Amino acid sequence: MTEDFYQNIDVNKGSIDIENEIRKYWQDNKIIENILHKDRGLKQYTFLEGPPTANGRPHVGHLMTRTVKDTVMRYKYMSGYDIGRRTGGWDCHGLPVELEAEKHFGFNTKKEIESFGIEKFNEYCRNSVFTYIDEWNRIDSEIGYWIDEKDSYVTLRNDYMESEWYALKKMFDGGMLVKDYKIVPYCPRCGTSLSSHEVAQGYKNTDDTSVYVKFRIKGSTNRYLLAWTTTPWTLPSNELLVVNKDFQYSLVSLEGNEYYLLSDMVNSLFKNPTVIKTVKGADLDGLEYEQLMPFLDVGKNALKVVTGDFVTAEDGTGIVHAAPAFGADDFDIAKKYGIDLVNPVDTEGKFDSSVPWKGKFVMDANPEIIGYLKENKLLFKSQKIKHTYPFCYRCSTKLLYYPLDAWFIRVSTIRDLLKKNNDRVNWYPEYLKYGRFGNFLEDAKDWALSRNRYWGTPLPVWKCSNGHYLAIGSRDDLEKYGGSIPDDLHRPFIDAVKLKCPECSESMAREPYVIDTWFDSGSATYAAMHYPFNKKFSTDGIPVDFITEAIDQTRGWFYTLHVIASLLFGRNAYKNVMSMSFILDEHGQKMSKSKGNFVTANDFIAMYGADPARLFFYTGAPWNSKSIDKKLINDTSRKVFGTLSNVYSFFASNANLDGFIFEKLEAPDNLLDKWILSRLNSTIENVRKNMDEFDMHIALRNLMDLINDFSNYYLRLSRKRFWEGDLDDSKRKAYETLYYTLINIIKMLAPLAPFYTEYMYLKLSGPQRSVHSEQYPEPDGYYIDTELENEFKYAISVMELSRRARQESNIKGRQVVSEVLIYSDMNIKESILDIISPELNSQSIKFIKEDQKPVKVTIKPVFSKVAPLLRGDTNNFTEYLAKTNLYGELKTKGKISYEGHEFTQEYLDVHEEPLETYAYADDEKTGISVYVNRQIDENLMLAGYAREIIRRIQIMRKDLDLEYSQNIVTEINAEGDIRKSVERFADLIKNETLSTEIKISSNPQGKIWDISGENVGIYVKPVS
RNA sequence: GGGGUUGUAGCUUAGCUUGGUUGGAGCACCCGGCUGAUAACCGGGAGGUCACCGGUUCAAAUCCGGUCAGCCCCA
Repeated sequence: MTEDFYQNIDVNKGSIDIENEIRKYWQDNKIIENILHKDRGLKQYTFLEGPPTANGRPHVGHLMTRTVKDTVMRYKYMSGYDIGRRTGGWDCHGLPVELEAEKHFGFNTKKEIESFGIEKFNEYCRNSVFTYIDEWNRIDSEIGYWIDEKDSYVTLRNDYMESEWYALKKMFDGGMLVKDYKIVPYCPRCGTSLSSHEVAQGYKNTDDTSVYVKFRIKGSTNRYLLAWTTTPWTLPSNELLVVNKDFQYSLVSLEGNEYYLLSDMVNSLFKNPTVIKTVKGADLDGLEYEQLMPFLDVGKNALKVVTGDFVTAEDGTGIVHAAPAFGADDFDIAKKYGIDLVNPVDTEGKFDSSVPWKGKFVMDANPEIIGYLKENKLLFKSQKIKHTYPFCYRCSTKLLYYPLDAWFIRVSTIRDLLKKNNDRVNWYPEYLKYGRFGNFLEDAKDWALSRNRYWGTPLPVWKCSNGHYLAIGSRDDLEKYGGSIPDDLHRPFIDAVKLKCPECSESMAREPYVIDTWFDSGSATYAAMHYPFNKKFSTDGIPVDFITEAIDQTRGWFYTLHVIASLLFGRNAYKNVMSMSFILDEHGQKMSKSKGNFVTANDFIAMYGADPARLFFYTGAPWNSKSIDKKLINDTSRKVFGTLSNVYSFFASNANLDGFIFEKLEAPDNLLDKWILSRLNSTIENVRKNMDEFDMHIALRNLMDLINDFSNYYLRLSRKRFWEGDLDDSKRKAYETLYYTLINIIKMLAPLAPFYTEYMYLKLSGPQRSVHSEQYPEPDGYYIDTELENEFKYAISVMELSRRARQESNIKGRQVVSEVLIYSDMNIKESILDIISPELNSQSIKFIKEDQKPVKVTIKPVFSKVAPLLRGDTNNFTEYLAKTNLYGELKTKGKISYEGHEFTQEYLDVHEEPLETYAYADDEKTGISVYVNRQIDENLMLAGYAREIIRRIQIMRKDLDLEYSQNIVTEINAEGDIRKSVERFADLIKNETLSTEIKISSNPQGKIWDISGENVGIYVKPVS
């Protein structure tokens, strides 16, 4: 015998073993490189990797984003696109990296960094950003994320930064990059301002002490304005009080003092208040008051009441204390009234010598300031409140709002363009488009770009002593304006480059900032390609086709990409964007390092394997969060891989026996073949549609439904065709259909589960190839027959009804019955019956019409309707109905006549009672009723026993591990009916079990079986 | 406080766009059955105030308004 063409597989082989084997296959045969670098001259589908920073370890969430990216690219590749920009990317700069370095060196202040040396500090940062790069690359390989790592873009490279310089110069020249003095969210620990999207990352609930403070009105001894604040440390810097001109304020007296506050708040702050008068906010405008703490010189326009729209009635007293140095609204209003700011706080967030709390961190000074207020009887009340407040998203220090010089991108001026470009983007899920993202664009803030830090892309702006500014847009520009080009464009080398002012020829020094690292990643569309210096790349490559990251990037990377592309090129950065939700722990809790429920990517794959993990990510929509569910992961993978392995195993063992090797699919003539090919092709159609719409989770469900039908109906009902007879035309077509369906399922599944499908593909189609360079299946309308698919649904329903009817009457499935009657509203082809008839196990199967139902029909009047008409005659009518069979008349005419009255269906209660001799089941959904004749005569009973015996012998054959074609001799020890059955059905038993001989004997080596309560000994022996 | 989103059986979920038989699966549980591919499968049982309240409608899981809870984002 020649070697088997279709190798047998171990159906119990674990995912991880399969994956290791396939990973090695890919490596040995350079499969990945070939596909990644293949230029087939097809239409491009471009992708862009959202760059992680490799100074942290990858976790489960990263596995999911990488799985989705990979699936999309594999699908598009198989669907006839070349994938553009299939490379990784690494985000290298920024505060998080500096923080790691600070921790490493034990620094707490910027002074320490500077005396240590920026060069050495940055050198450490440069290396640390790749701390875990090996682990990242390893998990990419483990999960099957096919991406070109060697060509990854890296934001710290000179080329990358040079492209950003080009962009920044363009913005500077266009007046979009400006320097401004603003109140910005500021981290006193990091010594730098934060942009709005960074601040957005750091809101936390916190407890604070809020104070109600008494501002005495000028010229009075006991009349106060009551103001409320949660930041007592800003009180020394108070310059104005703000009211809303439209609100009502009351003057209330208490214990000899009088207070102005919002009328609505009076009752919550005073018991039994005496209201002296009520005024409008506008009436308080211009009222002067005494300075609360006499430390700072606030100038002459200050210390009065003004009006402002930002005052709300939500909390506080409706009178807002304004410290212009420490609040954006406060700043704006001070500017309006021409008031200079006073700022007693240094850049480390500590008070200077102008107040008594010199050297104290402002937040820590709060209790002492409250103490001061108490001592001086300026405090009305203080209380703890819970509210949310922004913290530094990396070091968790409370942010201050602080006046700083900073460079801004004037994003607020292009809101309309941002919205217009967003109209062109396909969002998944769609609701983000005009929901969260659209709303954010609606009031896009100016982007505070500059950072007073060290490890980042240097701001390419120089300034001379006459106050002229110059932005440079390339390395060459440095020479053009009289400087030199350092080997490394980072600080401190770039700081040493002095330029010559083109306006006044004075020496120019660089503005000492680096830029927000979000500008780095947001520049990936063009900077990763070294645009415009790399002539091979043009702006035609923007927008890219597809990006996806987790939901937090909506206001992060998705936003910065969008803003920068709109500013630079006037277009959107991406055509399709998917936002994914988070993976939660097994209890539905968000994972975090602090809770200790953080699951690394590594551990997750090691536990479940890559393909099961990948399928798990598609068990629901990627944008809905999902909890790690061990059972769900295992069940999904067992259902998919386990079932397919078994189908293959069945196919391989039989095909090898018959010497079948697939060549082509011939036109099917068997109904089962037609049916499964129709199911296959309609599934292909649905899967493609769903994959195209990024509904991979629905595509997976389509596939699982098909796999289920394939295994449990197609194969189960087809088995006999593979076991019996020679490899004739019909049998070959059965093999072809089985093979064809299986390999197309494998191909469809390939983008979702790349390892397992490759494994199966190699078994099915021979070595040296890859399923991942196959064409994705296309639906062929020739095979699709929806009517047939529906008929099969009904046929399956008949099978199930038969089982149910038997069960209710205690007739085993193996017991042959004399008759099964099927009633259906639908037209089921007789030919389908042939297919399911073995399952029905009946000597005769018949379709019947309405009037052939083996039922006793009783018709009763609906008394509430009939009695009013017939009155005294009602009982006679009831009797008449009971005696006479009027069902036919009712069916044909739709009514029954009686004594001059006509009764339609609604006057009558029709009840069908199956005859005693039938077991019955129906399904209202399909309108099918099945009647199984429950009368079992001796012959049927003996035939049933024969089937029982056959099954026992088959089990014994299996236990002996016999070849399918191995002949045996069977000895049976039985009495009574069972013995009679063996005698009468000896030929049947011989045929079914490949027994050359059946002996009645009492061989003691036999196994004793219990058949319907009788002990039956059976002994089988292989013979040659 | 504002915006967004989710809420369906013990668990995972489909259905909601476009209102229309009795809200469908899977897992787990119990009972029964089938099996010469399958630790698979099939039948039955139990398990649902479709988060809650109200409205529109002949009819609401579905549309509208509100409330509550979770999550995300913003202030």
